[in-house]
Amino acid sequence: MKKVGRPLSFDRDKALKKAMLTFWQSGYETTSITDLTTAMGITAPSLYTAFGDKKQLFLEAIRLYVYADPDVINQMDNAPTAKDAAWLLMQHSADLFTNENTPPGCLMASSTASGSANSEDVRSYVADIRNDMRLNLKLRIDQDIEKVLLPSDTSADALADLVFAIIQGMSVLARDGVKQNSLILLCKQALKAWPENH
Amino acid sequence: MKKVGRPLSFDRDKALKKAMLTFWQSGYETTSITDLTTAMGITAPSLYTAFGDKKQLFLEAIRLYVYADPDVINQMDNAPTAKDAAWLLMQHSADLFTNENTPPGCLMASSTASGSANSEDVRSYVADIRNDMRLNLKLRIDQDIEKVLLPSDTSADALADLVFAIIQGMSVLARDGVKQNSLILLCKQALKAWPENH
DNA sequence: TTAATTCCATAGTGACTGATATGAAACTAA
DNA sequence: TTAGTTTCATATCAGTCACTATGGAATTAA
Repeated sequence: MKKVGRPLSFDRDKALKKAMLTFWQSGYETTSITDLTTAMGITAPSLYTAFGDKKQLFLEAIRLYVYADPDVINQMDNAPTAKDAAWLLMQHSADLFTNENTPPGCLMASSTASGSANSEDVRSYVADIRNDMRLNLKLRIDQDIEKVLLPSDTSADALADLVFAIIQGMSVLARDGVKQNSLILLCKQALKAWPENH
Repeated sequence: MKKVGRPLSFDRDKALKKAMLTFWQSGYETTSITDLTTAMGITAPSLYTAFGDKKQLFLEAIRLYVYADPDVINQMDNAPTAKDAAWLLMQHSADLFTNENTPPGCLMASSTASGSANSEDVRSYVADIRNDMRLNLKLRIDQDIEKVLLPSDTSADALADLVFAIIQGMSVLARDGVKQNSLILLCKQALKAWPENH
């Protein structure tokens, strides 16, 4: 069952990926439609018919970014302890933020770190995703406390906050030129703050 | 000795502070000249005569931000150990990023987290300041290792990187709505990763 | 008072912003 | 073939961007 009308002359998925990389490099508001159409290899009207507008295109790029690596999500879900899950997430972030095939740092951390009042809704959309992920890790830590895998006086909130601060901070360091192995060492050092049962 | 010509009709320092707060809230490229003139209470030609252009005004705002708190710099210089200095810096950052009288987060971390190619020089100016501060902490840790205040196998780089990742990351968390006491707990948790001599 | 200097207010500059109107081109359905 | 539908290429929209030309206003120096 083909759709009626003239077919798209470009690969929508590939164009979306190019848009994601452009936002990743240059930010949400600081990426222009011309930047996007150039990178995507299409004209402005094609962009608007295929993706709605700049905001919807960005949100779609964010979703592509978040769900790009189902393996990592799976591994985290199957990790035996919250510490293992946190380590997987930090290590994955260190790799991702310094990957040669993508811009340095984290798309979510960089692209909406600041902006005018016009893009407050976009900023809070991204913030909600981060807060959800942070809450998930916190609940995961709570489970380990219940299972007595962690001391009863463990502060799940402080631990989850710490992990996410480190991840977001690594994005800045990666943009400042810090290399992958340095970020991995940073993560290993950080894990020494993880409480142990004695 | 008064300067010849018509005098300035506004307080240059107060106007600069207003500009700093506006950049802090909205970012470098995503703050318009109109945003600035409105906040500063002056007209565009006055801004350009007094500060040069947008880029110079921003750099001046960054310097005001960095050197605003000489007390903290002094306390850090006089701290007995690198750990104390790191703690002072982290605690000060947690306070600053959640101060009710200023926008949330860190001006340096937020305002140039991303941007178009046109502002690459501004981004790297800020990155250089961060890298200098990180190197300073690293050297401070090296001194403690020499004085045998820290184990000989301490990784000064990993420790300094960790502290700065946490600080930059706290800026994102503060923007996401995390409160001051949570950030302080986060810092305390992080310090447990600091090596001890036994 | 006059000249020189500097700043302010108004009103704009060209270039770029996100987004679209228009009509031709390419496809499906009847 | 014809009608209906969707996309494409061109050209362009009003609005905003950083920035400034112009002339009057306010000051110091001579």
